[in-house]
Amino acid sequence: MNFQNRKQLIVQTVEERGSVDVRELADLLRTSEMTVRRDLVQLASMGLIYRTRGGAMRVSLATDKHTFANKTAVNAERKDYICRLAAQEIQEGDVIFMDCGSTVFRLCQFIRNKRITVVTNSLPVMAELMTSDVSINLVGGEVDKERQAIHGLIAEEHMARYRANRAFIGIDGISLANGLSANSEKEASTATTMARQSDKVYLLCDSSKLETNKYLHFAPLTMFDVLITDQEAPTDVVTAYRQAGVTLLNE
Amino acid sequence: MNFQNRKQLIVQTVEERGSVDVRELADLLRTSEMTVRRDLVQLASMGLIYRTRGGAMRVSLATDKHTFANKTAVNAERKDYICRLAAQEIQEGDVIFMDCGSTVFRLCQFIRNKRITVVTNSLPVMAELMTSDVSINLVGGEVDKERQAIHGLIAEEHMARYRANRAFIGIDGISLANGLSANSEKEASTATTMARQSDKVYLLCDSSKLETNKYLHFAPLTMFDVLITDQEAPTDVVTAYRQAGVTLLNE
DNA sequence: TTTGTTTTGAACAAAAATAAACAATTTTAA
DNA sequence: TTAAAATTGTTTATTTTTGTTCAAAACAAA
Repeated sequence: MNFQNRKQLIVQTVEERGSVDVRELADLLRTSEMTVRRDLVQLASMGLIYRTRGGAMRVSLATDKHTFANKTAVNAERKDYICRLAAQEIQEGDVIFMDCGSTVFRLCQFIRNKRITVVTNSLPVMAELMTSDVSINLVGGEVDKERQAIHGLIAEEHMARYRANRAFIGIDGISLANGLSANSEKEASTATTMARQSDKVYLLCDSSKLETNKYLHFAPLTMFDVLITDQEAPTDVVTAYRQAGVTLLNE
Repeated sequence: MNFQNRKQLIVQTVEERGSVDVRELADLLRTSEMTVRRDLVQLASMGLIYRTRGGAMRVSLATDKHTFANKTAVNAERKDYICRLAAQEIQEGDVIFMDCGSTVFRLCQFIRNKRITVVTNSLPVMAELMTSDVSINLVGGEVDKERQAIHGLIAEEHMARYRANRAFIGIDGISLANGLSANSEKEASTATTMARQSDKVYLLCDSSKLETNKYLHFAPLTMFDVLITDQEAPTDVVTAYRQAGVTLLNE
């Protein structure tokens, strides 16, 4: 088996599978890992594949997907439950805001095939929806590398130019006594702006965050219209919220 | 068995099997490996087969159809050469515009460790610089999924709010007679805006694009300050550009 | 931050393929 | 038939490719 033959197999495998690692290829080609590496270097320089650490992937996938998609899976089930409820609220033709929380990110998978416009400041959301039917409007401004989002003055101004049917906002903490709280000023101010520009505001908040307070209190409970949470929310808390006039959705 | 007979069998075998090695052919033809090699050299020079180390393969398999699929990698060496020159122009503390061309994208690798601010409408550029020392300002607006970039009215307005030291713009075509041309209106209008908002405008243009004209002519040669190209630009073309008053950099 | 793990690329040894040189064979043409 | 020319096979030197080992780099986790 010479380079040309291996080249064919490698490119083909990468195309089919999206990504492969060096060991797999070494097995498949019955050759050493060093040889595979040398091949990958060459193929990457030809632009036929995208070299990654430990293997290679399809060029088309390399640019966005993997760069952002590796996001937290903490409480994934609860979050998915919440997002399924949230997705049901969305109508064809809607313009919606999505902020940069990890809960809101999971909403992407449920709206892939909807004909809607998403305005977002979240890079993972943008990357995820690149390959969907959704049309995306990305908020411009300073890129916050740590949060993988756009924040700041210009971002606020950008959002202020749009009016949306709905806003979906992830929140770090909420309590009846103190209202909404966040871990950073940036997220708080993005949330406020999105809320102001939307007809209906949905708070996505898994039950572990109910009745918790974070560093910055930034808005009263009146800022939003619907609080969506999961079934594991304690009954007494749910009752208390409803009695306080909150529209709470968890089934 | 003479050459004519062997030739037939070899070509036929290669066509059927896709690829063969010297030993197989030597067995098949009941001749020595040396003779097979001599035959292969001849057949390859006639273009009937593609010679590989250890054997031969069908020409159609070796002449790669994917090679031109990935735009980023076409003329990669030239583009890197250009970008190395471009990077030398950048000073610490600069604010620079980078547009969404494939040439400009390759500038990323040369500026990773500079303390500068990049304003861009290109999602690949943004993704690439996420893990660098560069601070990024992303242009906001409608996401063009095909081009992986942000274009449109809002994007223009966003860019108009910034003033940069330099703009690096990839161009699809340039000619002394007709000036700058592009393959799409969107790219043309982004380029124009970036140029207007910068003190110094650099055009990155590999030599294969010199003296070519694309679909849309959108600006005269006066729009930019420096044209950066590679060493393979024909001497007479370089001379002509310089005589026309263009500042051309290619070494 | 430091630690531990994985991946990588350089250096060198081993193997494979090739080309060169020359001898042996076949073909060609007088 | 015979000598020159062309082709083929064998041996040997050279080049290219591959595999192994190991230190350094990159990454992830604590």
